[in-house]
Amino acid sequence: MTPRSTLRDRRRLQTSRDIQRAALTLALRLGYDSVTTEQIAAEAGISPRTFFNYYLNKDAAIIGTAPSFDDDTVAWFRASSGLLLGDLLKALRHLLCHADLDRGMSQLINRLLDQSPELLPIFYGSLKRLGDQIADLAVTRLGEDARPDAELLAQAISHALADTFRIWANDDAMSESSIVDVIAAKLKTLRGFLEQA
Amino acid sequence: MTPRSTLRDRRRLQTSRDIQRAALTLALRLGYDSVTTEQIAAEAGISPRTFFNYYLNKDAAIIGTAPSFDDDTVAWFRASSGLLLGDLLKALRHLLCHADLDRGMSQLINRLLDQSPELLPIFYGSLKRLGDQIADLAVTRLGEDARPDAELLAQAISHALADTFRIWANDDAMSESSIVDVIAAKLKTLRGFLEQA
DNA sequence: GCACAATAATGCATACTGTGCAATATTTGC
DNA sequence: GCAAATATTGCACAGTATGCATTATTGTGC
Repeated sequence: MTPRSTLRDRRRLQTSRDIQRAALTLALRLGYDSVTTEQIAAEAGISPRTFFNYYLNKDAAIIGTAPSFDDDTVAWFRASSGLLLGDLLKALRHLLCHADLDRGMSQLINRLLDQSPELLPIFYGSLKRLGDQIADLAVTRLGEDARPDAELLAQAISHALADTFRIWANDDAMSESSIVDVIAAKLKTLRGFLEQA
Repeated sequence: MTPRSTLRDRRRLQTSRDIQRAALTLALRLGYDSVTTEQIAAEAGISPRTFFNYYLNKDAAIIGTAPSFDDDTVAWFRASSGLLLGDLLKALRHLLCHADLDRGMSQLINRLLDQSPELLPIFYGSLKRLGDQIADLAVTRLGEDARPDAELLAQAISHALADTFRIWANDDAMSESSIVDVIAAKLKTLRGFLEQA
């Protein structure tokens, strides 16, 4: 996951972030629909064609590249014998800790989503991919038969994460490490609602 | 919600379904990416331009138009003093009962999603809109402050619905009315996982 | 029925998205 | 430095989606 620190890789990472930042700031200033990929490329200092070497489409540039669980975490999870939910949250903690979160970028995303709610599905599409990763993790312990249940749990966790992420982005006093704690609290609330089932 | 039965409205509904059916069958036969909006329009017997009068884009034509809660149901929900989750499920039951579900169409959608998983985000985008409706409903009882919690619950419900819908589509023996019962069972399982929180 | 208003369908022009491919430039490892 | 690997770019092109003007169809009041 952490990039081999060759120059090429560092530049690649830098360019992908330049593009995302350009896409976000332009969309905030001019409105997402009005911004063209050509403008974004110009702002990011690359050619229009190169834009599509980095992101499959305009949407993807807004969202950026989501982190994924590294092999060590997956291996640890498989081997652990703790409670499922607790271990999932621990894995999430690792993920977030290694993801070097950028609060500024997160704020831009949140502001853009406030301003252009039509982009929410794109955001939730990306969130779903994270949910799928969590579901995969859970399935390694529950077995393939339980995939639908694993997905339901994973969706709840990833949705709680999205909520919490928003809170974190807008509260400079909130530490990264408390994100998972807030997620746990939210899931507790959810459990309360489901108690009635 | 149910259309005034003027001829114009019936034709409109018919055409929108023709388009969706055309989009689904062509996508299943040729692959979603290979199918053009022009082909879909031809198959549905309308002009290419008219396609976009019915659906905002190609994606929307695949998913079709999701049902929404009618005013009566919303009013009933507001006034009811039952348990939140139970009442939400009751509202969902009304919705499904009035939605005249088309099992054949649902099967086509499920087969397409199996064949082209890259379409899943589109599907979940539409599911999110249903989730938002459920969240709105819940908020009328919990108050605006609890919206994040309401959304979390609503997402869980709508995800369970999507699961169940798939099961229902592929099982001719399963009745429409049992959909909500299966949803309730799935939420119970979720509660079990969250018990550990 | 008929005429007229409202609504829907269509054709056309046009801007933008996204891809394939070939050519050029940059980085890397030796 | 030099050759191989990789990245960037330009260009051509198919497809998406929108606005607008025109034509066709449906609904309404008489």
